[in-house]
Amino acid sequence: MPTEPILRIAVPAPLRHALDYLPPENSRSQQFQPGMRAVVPLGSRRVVGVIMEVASDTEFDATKLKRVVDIPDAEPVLPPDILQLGRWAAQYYHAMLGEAVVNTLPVALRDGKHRNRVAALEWQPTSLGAGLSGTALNRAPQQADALRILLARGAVPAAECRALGIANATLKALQHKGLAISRPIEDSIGPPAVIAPSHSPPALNDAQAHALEVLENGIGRFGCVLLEGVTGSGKTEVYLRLIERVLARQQQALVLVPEIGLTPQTERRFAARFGERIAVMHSGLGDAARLRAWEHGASGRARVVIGTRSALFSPLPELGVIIVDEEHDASFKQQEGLRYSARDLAVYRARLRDIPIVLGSATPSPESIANCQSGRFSLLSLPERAGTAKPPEVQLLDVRRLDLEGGMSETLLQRIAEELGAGNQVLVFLNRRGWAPLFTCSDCGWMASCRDCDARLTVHRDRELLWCHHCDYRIRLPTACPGCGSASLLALGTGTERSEHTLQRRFAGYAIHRIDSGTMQTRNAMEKLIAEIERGEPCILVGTQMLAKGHHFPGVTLVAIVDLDAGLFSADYRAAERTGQLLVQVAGRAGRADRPGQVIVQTLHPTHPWLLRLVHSGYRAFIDPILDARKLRGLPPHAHLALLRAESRNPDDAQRALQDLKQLLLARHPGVSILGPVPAAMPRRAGLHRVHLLIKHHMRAPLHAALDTVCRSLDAQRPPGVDRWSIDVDPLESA
DNA sequence: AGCACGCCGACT
DNA sequence: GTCGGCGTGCTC
Repeated sequence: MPTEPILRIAVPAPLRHALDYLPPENSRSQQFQPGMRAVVPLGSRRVVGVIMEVASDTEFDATKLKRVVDIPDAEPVLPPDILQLGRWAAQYYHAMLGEAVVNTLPVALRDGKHRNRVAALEWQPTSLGAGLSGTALNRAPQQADALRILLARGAVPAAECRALGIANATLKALQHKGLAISRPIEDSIGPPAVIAPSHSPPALNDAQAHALEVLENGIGRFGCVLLEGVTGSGKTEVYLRLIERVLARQQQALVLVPEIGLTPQTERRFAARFGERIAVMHSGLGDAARLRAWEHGASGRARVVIGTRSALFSPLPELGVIIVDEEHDASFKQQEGLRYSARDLAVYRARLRDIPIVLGSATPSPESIANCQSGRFSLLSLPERAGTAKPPEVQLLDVRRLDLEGGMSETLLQRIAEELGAGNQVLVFLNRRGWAPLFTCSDCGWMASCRDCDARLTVHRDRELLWCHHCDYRIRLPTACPGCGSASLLALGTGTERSEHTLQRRFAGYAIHRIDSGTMQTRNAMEKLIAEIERGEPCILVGTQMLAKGHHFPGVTLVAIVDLDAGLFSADYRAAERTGQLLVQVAGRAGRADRPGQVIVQTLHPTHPWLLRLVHSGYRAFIDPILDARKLRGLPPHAHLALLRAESRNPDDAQRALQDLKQLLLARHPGVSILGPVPAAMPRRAGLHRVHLLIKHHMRAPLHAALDTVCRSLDAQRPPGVDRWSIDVDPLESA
């Protein structure tokens, strides 16, 4: 009597390993494959897990194994590369296996219901297979026979292939060589070929053509290219051409974009090129829409998947290239749960699949630049703006001793007036929403603070509120000081709302559009406004970094950066690069069309060394010394960091827990350096006291060994009083 | 994460 | 005498 197989299943519970189960009752004839879902008993409830492995024995007490209740899938829903991606992510980020694997499923598949049966497959020869010379498969007669049959018939259902005695392995081998392809029968209407562009694409300049040539030569094997191109240099056109080539090989493309970078404009541009064969995935999709997009990619119907962070986990059976646009963007790092970097995991996935990956940015991250210098990535540059557009001219405007109105100097306001008078559009950038960041009493010095955070409340005059931007606590705007009863209350500083107010008074005849998360609540609102702006009437856009990403404003000739100074003196070692990136990205919104653009940066520190370097010598000259400083200080990418966070209601509990862990690590891992425990940058948030412990080593392996110790300790004994804790590998935040 | 088991206060 | 508070601990 043959023994039953053991199914190792990742379950949605905080467990670091899969659990072993027996197959369902009466499932003799059923095939079990990794990647299939399984409804299993877990404790007293039923959950949906994913089969990770079909094994022949168990280390667990075999007599106590429970049985799988149901296998709702006839075929795996997750392919091997996604399973491996989840497994690897769980390990690398020291997270729970179930969280990493089960969460890659769209929510609509986490209920264990039987889905409409996956459509039957049929096999087709590819154009490559059709054009193959007669002797090419001499050493693989089985494959040659199979290919002949496919060519004779055009398309053969998988069931019929089996009947004809063609082994599945033979077909898979043909697929691997790019000679044949399988697809759902219902979808075989229309070939998966490239849709002819509806209009002729723009001609490439020399740099673009060269980049494309290099990228094309990289198709078909792993390689990571950093594509550094100033804003407007035509990165997207290079992506589009590369994708066309990949699609022509019957492969799929995955494009990852930042959270706010996935704009209707971007979507339209891809749709214009690839027609209906794109699927878009972003956080705004409902469960049903997300499932549809996911299935389009998984079935091969969609040839190009464009999405934010989580789209990285889309199954794509014929994936041929990954593109990560704006690779420096912080939104690629998930900040809760499985704290993964979609950019870094994308590189891993590309290596798994042996396909090329392109990281694109006008302002590459120091990490990626360092990877180019060490030879792990290769670098391609697009130094010039495509077409006739000239780069914007950046000018620092010293506002010391000047009166500011709504944050803006008279000089700046006059420049705005000139541009409007000339029929142009103006963009005013200010990275702070609300009316003012501070609300204080001029008689007693009282200042409005959040009840639950160590943060000041922001004044919002339009809604008559004091509002905490960190926890959502809000109260009515007081008319008298809660401390002394005085009416001498002052709103200090400037946010977008106040600047908008000033601009409205000053430029009454012109449209002023405020663009921040307060006014642009829906995708639709933004889209409508963009359409309005694209009409080209002179107007002013005033807003936060929402303005800095994704959107092109061809009519804007002047970009005014009202206040960047906060970023100049931050304790965070990444503040400089973030500020530099923001400046370059915002500046890139101007002068995109034939009209030259100008950027004015107001500052109280016109002699600040790296600000000067950035403005006069450009981003690369600015970033090189930042990398040098990182090396000197032993910071990433020359060392590797992990951040342990603990949060507790009582400040001492988190502190003590991390102090204990520190002692443990000092004893067991003398090689790692440990900083802290120190209070987080904002020590109290939403009522919890947050403490950090930073662990550092110049090698990854010893760091991960130390983190294993941390996990074992925490798994064995949860420190008392700690409400939440997390391990963040390669954190963006640090001490 | 859920959910059960477990050991101490005010209720039909 | 029970209903129920959420502290601790496990899930193949």
